[in-house]
Amino acid sequence: MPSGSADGGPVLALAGHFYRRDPRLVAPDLLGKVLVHDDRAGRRAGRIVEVEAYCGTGDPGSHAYRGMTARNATMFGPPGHLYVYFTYGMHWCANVVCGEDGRASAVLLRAGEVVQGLDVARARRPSVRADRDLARGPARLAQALGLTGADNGADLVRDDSPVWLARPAEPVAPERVRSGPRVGLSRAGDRPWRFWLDGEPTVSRYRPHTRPR
DNA sequence: GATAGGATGCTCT
DNA sequence: GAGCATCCTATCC
Repeated sequence: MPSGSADGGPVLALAGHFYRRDPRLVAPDLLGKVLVHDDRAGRRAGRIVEVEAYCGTGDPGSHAYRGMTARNATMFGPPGHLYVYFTYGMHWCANVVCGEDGRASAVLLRAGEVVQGLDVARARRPSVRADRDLARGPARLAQALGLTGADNGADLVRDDSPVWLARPAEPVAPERVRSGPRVGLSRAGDRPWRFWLDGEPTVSRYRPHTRPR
């Protein structure tokens, strides 16, 4: 079992059954958890404060809506893996695959607070002035933690995985979890499957989909 | 504080 | 060729 200390307290990696549930149940449970990534630059960790659920082939907003392709194949695999995709010609975004094997459900990690490896995260995002903005947004979170296409398919449960999710010492108070419409979708953006922790300065600012010119 | 517009290239039709 | 689960900068309050 991967172990380590992201915030000074003890942490435990989440087991496989955590992910084998409906993404709308997994998503709020991911809030407050700590995503840990080890690579050559060292260990970086982010405390998740904002997520979105994507419900597989039945969800018009999901990459899986039109069936399996080379890009989204990871989502159709077993839960507990990382689905990382490239978008807008320059950004990586990270999801956690969940639900039953083959259902293509996932939870997008939209924002977090960097709690370990701050120096490396700052170096990777030199244009950012405030630490709170280091991982405030899905592409920012991936960049701050060093997640790219090379991490697509990573197993979050295996003992020797460089990427995993940890349970922090302090659980999240359930009354702090809020939900609302998803961000940036041209379709099905109105479903209230975005979840965040109320009062966190690192939650991204809500912006509805802006139509292309 | 808010908003508008451009960047940039992969993916799928 | 169109669209994209976004971000940054400039500009205007």
